[in-house]
Amino acid sequence: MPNIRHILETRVSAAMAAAYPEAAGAPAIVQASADSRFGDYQANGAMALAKRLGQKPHDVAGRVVEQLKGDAQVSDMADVPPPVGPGFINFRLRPKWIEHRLGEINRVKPEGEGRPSGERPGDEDRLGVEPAAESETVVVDYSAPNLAKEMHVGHLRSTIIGDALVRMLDFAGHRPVKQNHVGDWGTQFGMITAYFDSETRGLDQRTDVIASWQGVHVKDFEELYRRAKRLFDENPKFAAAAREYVVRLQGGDSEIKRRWEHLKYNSLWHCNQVYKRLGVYFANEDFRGESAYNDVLPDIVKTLADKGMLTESEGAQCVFLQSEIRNPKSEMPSGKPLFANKDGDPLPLIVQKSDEGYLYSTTDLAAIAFRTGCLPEIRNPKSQIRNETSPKASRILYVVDARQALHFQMVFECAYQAGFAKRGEHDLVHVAFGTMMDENGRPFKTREGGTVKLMDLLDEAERRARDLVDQKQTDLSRRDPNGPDGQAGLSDEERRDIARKVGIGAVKYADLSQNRTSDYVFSWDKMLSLQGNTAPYMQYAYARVRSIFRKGEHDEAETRRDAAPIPVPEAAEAALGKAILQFPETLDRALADYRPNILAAYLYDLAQAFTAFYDACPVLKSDEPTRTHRLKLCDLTARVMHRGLDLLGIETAERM
RNA sequence: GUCCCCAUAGCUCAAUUGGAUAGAGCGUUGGCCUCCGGAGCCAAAGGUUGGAGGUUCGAAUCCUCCUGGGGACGCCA
Repeated sequence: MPNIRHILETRVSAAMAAAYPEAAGAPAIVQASADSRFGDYQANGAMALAKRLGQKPHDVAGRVVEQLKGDAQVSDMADVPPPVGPGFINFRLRPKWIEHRLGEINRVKPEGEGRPSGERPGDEDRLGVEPAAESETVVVDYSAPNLAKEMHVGHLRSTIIGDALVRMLDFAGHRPVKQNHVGDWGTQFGMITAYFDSETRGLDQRTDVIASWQGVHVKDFEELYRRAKRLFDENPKFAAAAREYVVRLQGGDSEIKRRWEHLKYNSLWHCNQVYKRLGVYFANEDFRGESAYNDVLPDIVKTLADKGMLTESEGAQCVFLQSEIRNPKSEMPSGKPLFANKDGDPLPLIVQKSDEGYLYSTTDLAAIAFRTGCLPEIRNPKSQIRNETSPKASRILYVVDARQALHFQMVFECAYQAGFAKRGEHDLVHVAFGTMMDENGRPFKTREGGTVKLMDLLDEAERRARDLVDQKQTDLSRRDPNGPDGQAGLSDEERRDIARKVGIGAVKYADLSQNRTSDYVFSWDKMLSLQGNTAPYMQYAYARVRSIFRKGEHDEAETRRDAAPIPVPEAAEAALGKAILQFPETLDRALADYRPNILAAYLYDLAQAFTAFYDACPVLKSDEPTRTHRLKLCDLTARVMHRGLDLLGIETAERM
């Protein structure tokens, strides 16, 4: 069964069309009520419709409500009072319906029983989430570290947000295709290989440290990169040499390529260590870096040239994007520049430098062509990417820093105009996020002003979380030496595991619970606080629910077998029940704007609804059948929390 | 200079294609432990949503202007 919001949206929309045939297709605009006095859901579409029709909003809403009275599905589900205010249509869910629906989602299909198509094995506990009616292939381009450097905080947001979106898309029944577009190509590698070369090394006076190419490790590359970068900026002769190396690398020089592969191998190994700790998984085929597109870059430029989009400017090959809106008289492009530079002149998208090297614009265009499957102009039969299977995505998400907004605007526009993607068929989306700041509002750096390494950050997260866990365990054993659920205290190994889950979870949740578009203030104290919308609070709430089952010696598998209605007579029970039923529509809403914080906010509300329920309604101490009903509510709460946190990439612990 | 993003309670943040009385946490004040994990619950105070206009039955949200902050803007990614 579709989610509540979706059912009401469909039914009200149909009622509007029936009452006003000329308004077919008008949206019902159903949402959960802002104020519970008016009901559980509200439809605002009648007011918008009235405006269109030039009629009184209240009258339009009245006719729609009349129409809804004949709708058995709606009347079975909710009470629909006459419209109020300017034309709000309110819905109050019927307790019977809530209880019935809770029972339905409570039941977990046993192994072997047929599952609806779209579900995968192990996915049988859907908690009311229907697999998407139209499953889409969605490329998610995220993380994308620069392989010349160690992973640092700059990679954190993209990695965490991208991973959460992949998990959410997957559970919602889409086909996410991970793409880690690692920076394994371009000027930076020219710099490093040039720096290392005997001919150019003499340009730097500090040649002592890096003695040999063999056995060089990522940290050394980091040092190598720093020195090369400094020399690159200071010494034009070296800069010229470095650019020459890029061209040689891109041209397939075997010796340079050998060095490049060595560097790449070491770097990827390091990245995978970080990903492992973060609980972010990339299979080998998910790494498709810039270099993968190298062979087809000339074809990309050729295609642009063939379409008349290319202009040479100061020796570089540029695309000056113009509005595609045609002048009806001349049928020529309007010629209006879409982008301008600081002098007001048209702003180019440079696809080939004056030294013939390519840039990330070119690579991004090639990646789009590969991902959409629009590779008709790719001529090079030996190219790596030509021989790989395109995911043929209908959507491509770029989880990238907001500062690159202009770049993506230009690349997307260029891709559409050149036919690497088709408007209406391929949706190119920049899922932008803000900068990570310290508590003084400055970009997040070490005390010395350097970039914070991800490994160090995660170490500190776990160390701080361990202090929390130890503190809690001390408090608990002081209160009750036998443990709150009749079990002994946690072993060192258990504590370490919990500290890992809490520490990593705190770092991730702090990021995901915030609107991604704004800059984000990184604060250890806030993210590890046990109060408020934090990972430790959520994990604690979960552990607390789970402790009920241990203490009650209750086997939840037993109560998951039946779909009997779950009565919710108390106000706190009903509120919790409704919150549980809103999980599916929340996932929809979070995915509609690629905003994990919507899911996080929901989980926090759910946790609060649970504690209110738990405060007001005894569970283990109540008599049957209430005891079983309440245990089922506890179990459902735990399952939604567990699943919801999992969709955010956050682990839970049974005890903490 | 042009363009983009942002400005909400003392602080950190929410607010579902424009919806009803703008909500949480922290902090502040006051209640609740014979009660299943008090890392809790209940309540109070705290707002001209940066400012001024405009559109609308209805604006934190859309438009215009202004102020303040951040960012991007030709051969780095």
